[in-house]
Amino acid sequence: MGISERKEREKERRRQEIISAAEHVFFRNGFEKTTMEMIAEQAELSKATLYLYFKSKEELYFAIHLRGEAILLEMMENAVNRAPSTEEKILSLLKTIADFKKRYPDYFEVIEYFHINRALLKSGFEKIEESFKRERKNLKRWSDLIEQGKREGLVREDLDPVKSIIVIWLQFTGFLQRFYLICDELKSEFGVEEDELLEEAYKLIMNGILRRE
Amino acid sequence: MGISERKEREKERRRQEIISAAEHVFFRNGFEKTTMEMIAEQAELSKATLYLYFKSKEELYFAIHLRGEAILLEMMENAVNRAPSTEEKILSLLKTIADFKKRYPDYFEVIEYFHINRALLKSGFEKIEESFKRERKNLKRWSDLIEQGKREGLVREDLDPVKSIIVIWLQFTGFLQRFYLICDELKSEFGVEEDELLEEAYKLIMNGILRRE
Amino acid sequence: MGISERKEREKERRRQEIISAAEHVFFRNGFEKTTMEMIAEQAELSKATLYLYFKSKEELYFAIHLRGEAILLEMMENAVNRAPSTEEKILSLLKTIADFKKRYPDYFEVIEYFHINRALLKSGFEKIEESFKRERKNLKRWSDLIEQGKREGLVREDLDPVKSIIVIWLQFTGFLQRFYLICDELKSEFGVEEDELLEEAYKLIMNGILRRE
Amino acid sequence: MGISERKEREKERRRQEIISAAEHVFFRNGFEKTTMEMIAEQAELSKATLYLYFKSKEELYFAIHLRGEAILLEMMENAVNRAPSTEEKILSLLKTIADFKKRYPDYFEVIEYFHINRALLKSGFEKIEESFKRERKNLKRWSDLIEQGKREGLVREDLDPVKSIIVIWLQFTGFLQRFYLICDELKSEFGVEEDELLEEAYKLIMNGILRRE
DNA sequence: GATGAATGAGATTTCATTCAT
DNA sequence: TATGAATGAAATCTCATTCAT
Repeated sequence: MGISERKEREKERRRQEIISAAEHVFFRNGFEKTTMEMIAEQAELSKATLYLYFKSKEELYFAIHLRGEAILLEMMENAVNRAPSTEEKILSLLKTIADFKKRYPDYFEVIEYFHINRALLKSGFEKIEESFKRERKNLKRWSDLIEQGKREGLVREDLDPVKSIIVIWLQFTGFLQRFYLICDELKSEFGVEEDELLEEAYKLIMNGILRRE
Repeated sequence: MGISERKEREKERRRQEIISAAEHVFFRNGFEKTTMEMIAEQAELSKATLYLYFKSKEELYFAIHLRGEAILLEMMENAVNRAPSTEEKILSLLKTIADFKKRYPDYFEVIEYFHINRALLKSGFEKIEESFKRERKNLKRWSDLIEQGKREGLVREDLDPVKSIIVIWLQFTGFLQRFYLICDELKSEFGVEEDELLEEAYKLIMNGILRRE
Repeated sequence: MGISERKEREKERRRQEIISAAEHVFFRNGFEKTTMEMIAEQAELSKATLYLYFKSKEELYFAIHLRGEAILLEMMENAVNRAPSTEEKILSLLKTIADFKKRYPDYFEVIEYFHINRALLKSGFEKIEESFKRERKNLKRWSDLIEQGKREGLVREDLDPVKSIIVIWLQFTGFLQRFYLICDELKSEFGVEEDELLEEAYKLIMNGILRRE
Repeated sequence: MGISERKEREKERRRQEIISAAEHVFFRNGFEKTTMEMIAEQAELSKATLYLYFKSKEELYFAIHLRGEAILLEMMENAVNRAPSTEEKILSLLKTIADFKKRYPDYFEVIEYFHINRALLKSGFEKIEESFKRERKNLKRWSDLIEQGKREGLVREDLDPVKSIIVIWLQFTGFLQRFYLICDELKSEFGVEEDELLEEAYKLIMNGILRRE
């Protein structure tokens, strides 16, 4: 009983080792240019062993997605819980996404990948759907913040909680992705610092939802 | 003189034919899953001939990018010129981007591709830089609209014209891309219609920049 | 003593279970397309355990061959014993082979496999030789039937007992194998029913050996 | 005009060269154990080039089948035409098949392969069906020989031309295949020479169809 | 200018088999 | 005895790109 437990733990550890090795390679080269050969080498295992733990290259990539998703969700949960007021909750949601993108740019990219290529994923990949479901459930939860803000007289009356949170979520993640792609150029071309621009983004979004104060 | 001119014209015509054939295939299958073979077939030419006109698959894809870019820029130019007021100019800018995404989703995607994969592009690809330069130049021009809005007392005092237009541009294009990826789910999950959400997005953004109305 | 005996019995039982599981899978998919994994699953054992009982995939397949061989030999033995006259003994030999092919087409195929691929079998496979030896010994026995038939004035004088029985054996098994491969086409193309053709085959062979009656 | 013709000829020549190289390897190792790598090496071409001429390993193997089939059909045609009498035509048909098996044992085996594995062939393989159709058409033609024999009072009245020729064809090809698999053992075990056994086979088959002589 | 032919360099995935426990 | 884990060694097929004509 202790034995089978230990075995189980060890198997999970190896799984995690493989994922870590895969991250190393995927993060450097992207999905397409990474080969199972490269991952095997990094993991110091044979290619065949990889297939013992993951049915396909895609599934291995998806394991990384799950890691990233878990981190992001936890960060957002914490952020919302810690913030004292509704306004700060909403703002800290934005800041947390930005923080995630900054601290884990590669996870952010993997999550992007599955969004963008959802249509092309091999059939029989229901796990990704579960992930999207979780995302939608979270959106609903956050829409409660807008709702609450409206009740408090904080948020504009004319906003629809669900619609607006969807727009903000899509906008802001889109902004972050694009922004860091050209961050350096923006600096050299416009003299705009990273943090300044983030602040401008927070300001625009919050202005967009809050009532005249 | 007339002869070489005609030759030139014919060469350009063939180039355009190839690009059109390539569009046909790329739009159906995406960059990775499209083969030069497929394009050659569509163009009724040999693969080798393709290489007479384009140095690589990527460069051919880039020619499509240029077409898309030209269309988008012209649409925006027209939109701004036609709108009578500053506020309407800004709003019509947003609506034009949305219109472009809707009418030319494939061009939109190609433009995305080059933004996202810029880092991985084979070296010796300066043309993409020129394209990005044009984009930045346009951003600067549109920042004048914000500037003008501020002068008119229309736009919030605390906004920086350049920063805010950058944010808005990145946000809104990001929103559009993501939105259409999940448009159907949003409808079935939240009962949200496409146009409603777009309107909510316009509202949020305009609210974000305009002063008390 | 009783213990080791029981152990022995249990081991043999497990061996037979494995063979049965292997049959299930091999019969469905053929030798090449069957994997040890599939057999292990069917047997509810691990792949490694399979190798405890059989040195290789081929040897496991051979165990099936032996089962088939045993059945066939017993059927023939019975047939010859039951038939009252020499002529009927010979004819029942043919009918028994046809019966075996019909009732156990999969065993027939396995036996085929080892005949056809004998040359390619991995070295160190002497058991197959023993099996072939048994086959040849049987041929000799049956040649006695021809001999006897000659003595009885039943069989043509000019036939050599050994040679003719070899020819008949090889011919008739070959006929059966080929016949059932194209049985359906024969019906639809020539309107020939299975039993009619078998009867024609018996007639031709018996005509070939019997004297004018 | 002459140019494109020459090109065509050269392409066909190369195709034939590839087939010849493939024969070399397939004949040594059989279908399964032959790899495209091996054939490429033998042909002094790259693997990719092989796929320029043949869609798959199977199709390349099938090209060999076609060669063998053509040879066999021509040999049989000649044999029947040359033989002066009906009886000799029938006998020479048998002798020709035996001759083919002896001179081209590898082609014989390839033809076998496609008969045996017909069911497993990848879909979209209609060419093999055409080949089988040709075979059935030939059977019909040869059944005319039996018919003619009956008219001449040469062949037994109770035989059905079509059925009997089918039986003879299936029997005799089956006999040849099996016989050469164990030819050596037969010699050492029974002291039976190859030619003797063939003669016995001819005798048995001809006895089976001819009337009292 | 146009192309048919050729290929280098993989890519993913499979599987019989072994071995430490 | 039983097995989970690991792997070496392929195998088929693909594709962007080049080059002689």
